Amino acid sequence: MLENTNLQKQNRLIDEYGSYFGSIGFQPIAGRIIGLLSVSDCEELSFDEITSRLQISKGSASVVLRRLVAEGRVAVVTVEGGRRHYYRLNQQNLFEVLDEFERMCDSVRGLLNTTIDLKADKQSSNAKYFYQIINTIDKYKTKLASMRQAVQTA
Amino acid sequence: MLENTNLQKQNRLIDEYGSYFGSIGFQPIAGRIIGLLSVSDCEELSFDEITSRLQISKGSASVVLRRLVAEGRVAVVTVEGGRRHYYRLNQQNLFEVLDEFERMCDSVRGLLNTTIDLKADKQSSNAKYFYQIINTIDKYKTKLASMRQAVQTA
DNA sequence: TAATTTGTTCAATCGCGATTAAACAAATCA
DNA sequence: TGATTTGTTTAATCGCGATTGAACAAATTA
Repeated sequence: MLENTNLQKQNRLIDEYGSYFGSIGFQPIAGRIIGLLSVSDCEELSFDEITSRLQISKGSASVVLRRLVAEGRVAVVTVEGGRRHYYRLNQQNLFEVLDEFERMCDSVRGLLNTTIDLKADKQSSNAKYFYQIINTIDKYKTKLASMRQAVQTA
Repeated sequence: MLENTNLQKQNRLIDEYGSYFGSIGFQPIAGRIIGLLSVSDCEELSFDEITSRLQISKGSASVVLRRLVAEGRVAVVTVEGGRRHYYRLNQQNLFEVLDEFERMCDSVRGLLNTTIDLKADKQSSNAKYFYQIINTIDKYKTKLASMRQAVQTA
């Protein structure tokens, strides 16, 4: 029988965070930590609460948390007088997913551009196709820039 | 001394294709095959030309090519009377990168939505932040749909 | 028919990042 | 001071997809 306590729902969701972040190049544990900090009703968790809830080693947690803090995704809160560290989700840039998209576009554009450069025949079928894609990407980038502003001020 | 023959430039570029496609979830070999078919001045290559140019086993090539063909990224050309298969890049959907972006948006939106559902306090700092992100994503999706049409007809 | 070419299948291996375990350091407590 | 808590470091291991190798199949040629 499939249990559905709130805790179990949270755990499943945390694993989904792990999968999603895994798919975009993070360590699964990094994704699960972000998931835990997102899902948890308590928004500041101690190192110990994180390792025990996620069942991960202190070593993993230490390394991954340092990285997340360095990237600005997670903030450390050192409570007055205590030696224990608390971690919370950093509420950052809402356009992160858009930034990621633009980076992808730039990568593709760069590859195609270099590819055409190396082509003996710039009128070949593939070369023409690549020109079209570059063109499309450029139009999107222009539009995205204005969209970004529009959404920001709306 | 760093050589820079055209062949070497092509090979480096092919490896970049491998890295890029690797970063978006493909096998590196799949990316290198796409790279070779993109970069090569000859736009139709035989199975044998692919394995020998990329220095990969026939097994890898067979499996990866089958997948690429199934996904519609590569087309098989069977030359009249010959038993040999030729492969060429399929010129498909120019909006592929955009589709990928929308899928990412949907994943994030889904995660955040479920996260809010599970929150005891929907007015918590994180919950409010998540609402904002969902809102931003929704605005983008609307705009992207019209942009897509605009670019398509332009 | 036998020999050759062309590709497929799949068990085994390889590579490499993710993860752990255990020793270690630093701060706090008693 | 010695004992405890809190984390850090890093060498080893683990897991798992990517890749290979070799046997196998199917079509072709001689």
